[in-house]
Amino acid sequence: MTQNVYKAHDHHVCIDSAVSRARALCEEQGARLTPVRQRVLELVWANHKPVGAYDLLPKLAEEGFNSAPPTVYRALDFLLDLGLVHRISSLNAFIGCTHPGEAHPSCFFVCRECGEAQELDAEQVNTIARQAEAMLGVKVEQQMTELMGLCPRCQASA
Amino acid sequence: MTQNVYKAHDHHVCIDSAVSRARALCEEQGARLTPVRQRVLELVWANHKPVGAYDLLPKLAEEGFNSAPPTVYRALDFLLDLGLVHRISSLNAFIGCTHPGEAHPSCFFVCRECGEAQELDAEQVNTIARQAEAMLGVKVEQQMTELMGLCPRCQASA
DNA sequence: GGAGATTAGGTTATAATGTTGCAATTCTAC
DNA sequence: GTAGAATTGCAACATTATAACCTAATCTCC
Repeated sequence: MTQNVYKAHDHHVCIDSAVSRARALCEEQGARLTPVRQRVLELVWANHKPVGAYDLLPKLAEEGFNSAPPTVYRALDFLLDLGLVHRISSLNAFIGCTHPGEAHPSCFFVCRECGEAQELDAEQVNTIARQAEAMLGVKVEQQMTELMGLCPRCQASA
Repeated sequence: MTQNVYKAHDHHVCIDSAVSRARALCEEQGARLTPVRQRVLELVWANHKPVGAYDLLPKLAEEGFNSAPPTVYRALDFLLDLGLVHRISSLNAFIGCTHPGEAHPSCFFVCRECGEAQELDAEQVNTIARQAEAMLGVKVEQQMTELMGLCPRCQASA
């Protein structure tokens, strides 16, 4: 399992390591982690809940960044391209990737109560893809899986 | 495999059987397959491509149905609730379910060229869900998987 | 079969999310 | 240092989805 969101942890470590992995990855790829891009990444990592593009706008504005939709979407697209964040389609929201660098399908569990998301290892999704390729002749290029339900904490407090 | 979209077939049969299954299911559940609802279902089944809610509006208008967004969204919500259609989140679009009635995760392959979608059996998605439940203590209630790539036909013509 | 409850649909407005196009700036590599 | 590429600023707009409120149809139960 990539990392367990439900275990107590010092969240600053999450943010810091996300940023340093991003820096390294950009270095490696010859991409530029500009201030807006880095700040957007940090804001996405502010917690383990997927965040909407429009939620980021006012935060960027507060800090003197330009804040029009294209600014945020461009930063998010950049981060998506590098695999630094994933998009949770069913929520129109974005969340930090826990293991960027390695190509992998997007696979998350999202709690419908608290909204926290847990990235999952997704070997089985690859199985689905390979099976579809074998049986139907399709060629799979991208994969995403989203599970919804209740996280352990929200089950307990229900 | 539920049904192979890439095989030649008489598509009227798809539409007709979708409607009769819907009728049966509504009967069984004490739900009402009103004219708008049935027409929306037929339009969703017009082909094997996911269709946007706003694409349906003008078609309904042509036929004298009321056509404001709420009308379509209400019909789609109804069909979603009964499991007669699925929502493809990554496209903000809707597609007919090939085996309504049986509860099952939404699992599709979508061709990025032609837009056609193929529903997949998703036993592996259930495996992912059970594994997440066992390892993380989450409770999964809904599941969706979306694969993107090239269908056999579009690979051939590339 | 009629009163009250429930469900469905009509209508208007608006919210939320995402994109296009173009000009200005900054960076990079030669 | 200058050309070309990448990035950002900015304004407008496109697309998708929902809220709120009301009317009409249908069902239920006596």
